[in-house]
Amino acid sequence: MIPSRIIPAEFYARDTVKVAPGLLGKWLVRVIGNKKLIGRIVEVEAYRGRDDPASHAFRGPTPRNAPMYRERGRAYVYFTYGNHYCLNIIAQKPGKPGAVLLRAIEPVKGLKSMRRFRPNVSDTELTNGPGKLTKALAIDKSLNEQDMTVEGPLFVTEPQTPETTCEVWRSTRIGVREGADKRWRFYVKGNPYVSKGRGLMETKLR
DNA sequence: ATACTGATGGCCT
DNA sequence: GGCCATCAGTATA
Repeated sequence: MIPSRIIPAEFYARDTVKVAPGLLGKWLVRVIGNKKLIGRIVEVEAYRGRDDPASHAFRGPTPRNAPMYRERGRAYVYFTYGNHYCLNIIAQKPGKPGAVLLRAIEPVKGLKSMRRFRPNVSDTELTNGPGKLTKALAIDKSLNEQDMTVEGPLFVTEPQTPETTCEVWRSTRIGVREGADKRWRFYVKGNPYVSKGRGLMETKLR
């Protein structure tokens, strides 16, 4: 077995806005029984704290956002719009709340399982949105606060196949009212699995 | 292509 | 009671 190179907690212990684009291209790994579902992260958004009116942590700690104040590299899974779960990874300098929302992944492994969890949609619709990818990977509140820096049901690794060169672009975040000026959405330009919503002020980052 | 709408329920003021 | 870090469907062009 190839040794898995899991992204360590130190990676996440930096400014959320710096960590977010760094997660693009990494592999999100979901282990269910003896099955491994893997997706390449292609779209993310950064959410910070007191300085970010779009963040759940904007008004300070509450029962729901408690994970945002916990150890870097843990999962923050919340339920929204009465239907969907969203997956975040806690990321910020020590002592401050912050998280990176995973908005889209490109399926790498475990396609059959993903199709089963999300029936009646085409493959490109499988994981191209925050609520879609959690459903395709069977991620719900039971994984809230899961440590994603160790081997377990949910973690992030370096890709084990060579990275095809890609452009990273940035824009405003999707679906937020407040904080609409901040360009804290990052995505792999042209990747077919990026969500359909369009942010404003799209420019090339690298 | 864009625009809107209903579903659905927990969280916060 | 209002508000969502959404999605799938429908309508209109």
